Amino acid sequence: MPNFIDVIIPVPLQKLFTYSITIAESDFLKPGMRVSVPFGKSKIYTGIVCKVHNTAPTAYEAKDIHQILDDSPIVNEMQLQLWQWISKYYMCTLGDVMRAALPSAFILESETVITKNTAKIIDESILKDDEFLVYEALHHQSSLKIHDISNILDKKNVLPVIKRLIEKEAVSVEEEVYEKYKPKLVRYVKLHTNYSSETALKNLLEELGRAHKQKEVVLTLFSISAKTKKPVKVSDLANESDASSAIIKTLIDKGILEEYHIQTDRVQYSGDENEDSKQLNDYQKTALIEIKASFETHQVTLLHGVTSSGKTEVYVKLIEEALNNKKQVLYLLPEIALTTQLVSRLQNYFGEQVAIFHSKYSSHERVEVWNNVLNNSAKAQIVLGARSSIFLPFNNLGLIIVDEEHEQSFKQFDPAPRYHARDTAVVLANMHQAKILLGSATPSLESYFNAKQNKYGFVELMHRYNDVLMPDVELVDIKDKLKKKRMKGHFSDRLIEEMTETLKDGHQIILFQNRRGFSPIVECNTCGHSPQCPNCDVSLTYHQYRNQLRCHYCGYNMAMQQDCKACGSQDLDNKGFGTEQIEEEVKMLFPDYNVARMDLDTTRGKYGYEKIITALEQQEIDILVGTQMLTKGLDFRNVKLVGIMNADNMLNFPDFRAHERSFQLMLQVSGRAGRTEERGKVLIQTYNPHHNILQQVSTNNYIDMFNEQMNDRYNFKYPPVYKQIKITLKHKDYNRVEIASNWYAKSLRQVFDTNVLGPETPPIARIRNQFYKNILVKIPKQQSLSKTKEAIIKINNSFSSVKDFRSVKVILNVDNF
DNA sequence: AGCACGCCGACT
DNA sequence: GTCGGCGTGCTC
Repeated sequence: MPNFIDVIIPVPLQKLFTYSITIAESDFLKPGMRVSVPFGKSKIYTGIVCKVHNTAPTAYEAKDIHQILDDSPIVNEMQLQLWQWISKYYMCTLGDVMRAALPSAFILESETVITKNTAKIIDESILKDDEFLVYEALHHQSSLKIHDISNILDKKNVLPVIKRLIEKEAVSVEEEVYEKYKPKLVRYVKLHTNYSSETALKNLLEELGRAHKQKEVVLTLFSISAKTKKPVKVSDLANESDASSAIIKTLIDKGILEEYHIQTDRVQYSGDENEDSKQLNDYQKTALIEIKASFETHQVTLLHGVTSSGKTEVYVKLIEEALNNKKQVLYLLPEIALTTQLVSRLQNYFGEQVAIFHSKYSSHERVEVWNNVLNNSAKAQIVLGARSSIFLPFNNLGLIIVDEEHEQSFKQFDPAPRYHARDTAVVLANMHQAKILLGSATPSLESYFNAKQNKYGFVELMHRYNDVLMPDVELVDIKDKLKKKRMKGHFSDRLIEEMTETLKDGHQIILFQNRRGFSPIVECNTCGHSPQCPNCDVSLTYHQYRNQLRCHYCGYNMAMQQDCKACGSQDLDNKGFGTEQIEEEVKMLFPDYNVARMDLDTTRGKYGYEKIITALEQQEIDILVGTQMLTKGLDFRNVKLVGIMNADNMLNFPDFRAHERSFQLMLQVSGRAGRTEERGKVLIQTYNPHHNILQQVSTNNYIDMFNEQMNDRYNFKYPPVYKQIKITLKHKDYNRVEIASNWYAKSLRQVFDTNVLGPETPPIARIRNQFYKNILVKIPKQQSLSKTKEAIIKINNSFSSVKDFRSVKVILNVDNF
């Protein structure tokens, strides 16, 4: 009977692909194993087995697989289910999910290798110049890769040259698949301790009497270890006993042999002995009891705890409990918060059981964490990770904590899958029947809404640790200050006063400058021209540290201009102000103090961020100027004053969440002030001190903010009241997107009527020479989400069958906020 | 997404 | 005359 497997291939195609396998392979292959398969004319891809079956495809003949890459599944059934869910919910292909889910080292790539055809002697005179160059090179090197050849010939399209060489039978090509991940560990085996006694051993050998090969392996193991008196490598044992790794694997699985590693992991925690977790105060205790009670009735619980209320200690208690129940724990954090104190705090409590997973780890390190989770190893009972850690192969998950739940960085925007890690974590928890706690000082409206609807449980922790007072927030009207000439650059007299006072007392200051939508651009004072990016519809931004003009969207850069390109005037001005300008001004105002800056530029590199944080902790820095990065769970004892340079540019951001975001951001930044006995101070400079959000920030009134914002969301049909899907179209030809997006929107309107917005041109209409158009579909609560998506897919399909539109790229973004 | 096939303009 | 541009179609 023919046997087949359905394979997920990491290409953005909706289908699974069916390959034929042998009977032997069908016994061995299980869903979740990797195979390498030929795909298309000449490529070999790594795929994941999704299903083993014996239904032959009708319309075509299945190809054979190329190779099996694993002894046992590296992806479990629950993950495959989760992948399916993501692919369906976020409207992307399984291949997209696979690419995001697996550490890149698991996805082997084929590379074409070119070798000289030794069987035939070639008359070199029949070769053209570039063909000869390649042929020549093969005299010195036995094989070449495509990449090498394009280097030799100094052009990118070398395939025709290779093709001609093949035709002349001068060279031959092969696809070579190579394993990217080289484990640092060497596998060793020993007899399981169960069989260390004489009698147990005798019984074992009798038991194995029939299984000759296995018995032989065990005996070989004895003889090797007797000879060398050293640990026995799996590879040595396999060679010596002439046994396949599958046999040894069977013995390990049976518990007769024990597998172990002698060398250390790449990622290793070498800290002190574990500390005991801290005693909770009464408020924390109450919160803990309430959370546990809430878990009785709700899988998801939202913890609203003000900054500095000691949420982490509560998490620690919950984690301890989950560990005692022998369950795995996933602790999700925004990427940036992973490099901070919190990590070391958890390591202090839980030591080696904590595994960390985030983007700054190398591919090899990620594979190690993956394997540790897969094997339910003691080293990965708690995974501390950024959004992609929801893809780890948990098999026994008991608790998920999503810290800083409101953070937008949990949502992936750019490549598909455009998933939200918090929402996906809820689904993941459900599959494992695990509990999930969302924690924040400023919960997202959608989570708070869900809690209010009793969809989530809800617990509050409204007292700061040690009863420290919430900081005193003062609003400074800079319009008024300007009128009265009390501004020095971007600093009001009030801010300077407070800063002087704070520094005199030996305390530290944080100045916050929101970067979003606000960059330092260069403008000619004579004609008003400012240098534009040639590929995108944006002004270039000025970067002082390299004296450069750069584009944030495509990376285009040029040297700073000396004179205006439009009129030749030399009178150029830096408009706007970023962190660099603020830093300069602070240095002028307070020349005797140490000023540092924290933004994308200064935190590049693996430890850039930590360096600044440490310097601040050690009080080497008196004043820190920074962007949003400052908000993420940092705990600085000595910071007493926080200055928000300009609240307006975040409030006026054209986005329905601008107000919610501003509130969250300002409250989070304010939370950095005065975390010990002394009450902190926050100064917010604004043109509009009567703005409701600013009033709500200054009184720390989340409920007011929530009610007011929800009102807007109801009125304007925004999430969480309505769901939404954003459809983006892009193409290099402006007219083409224009026509295509109109067609698309019209088709959508036939189904969804007034719940379709657009097409509209985004604020930045062109990026990397591609023109953009957006269409928004709003989905009322009672409308079926899956039906909506089906309808959109149908429209999308008829869209791409119009041949003029085929080259227009369509991006579907579900929950695009 | 890649990648090959196929059909039209600018060069040796 | 060829090289190489990118429109079109397919991948088990």
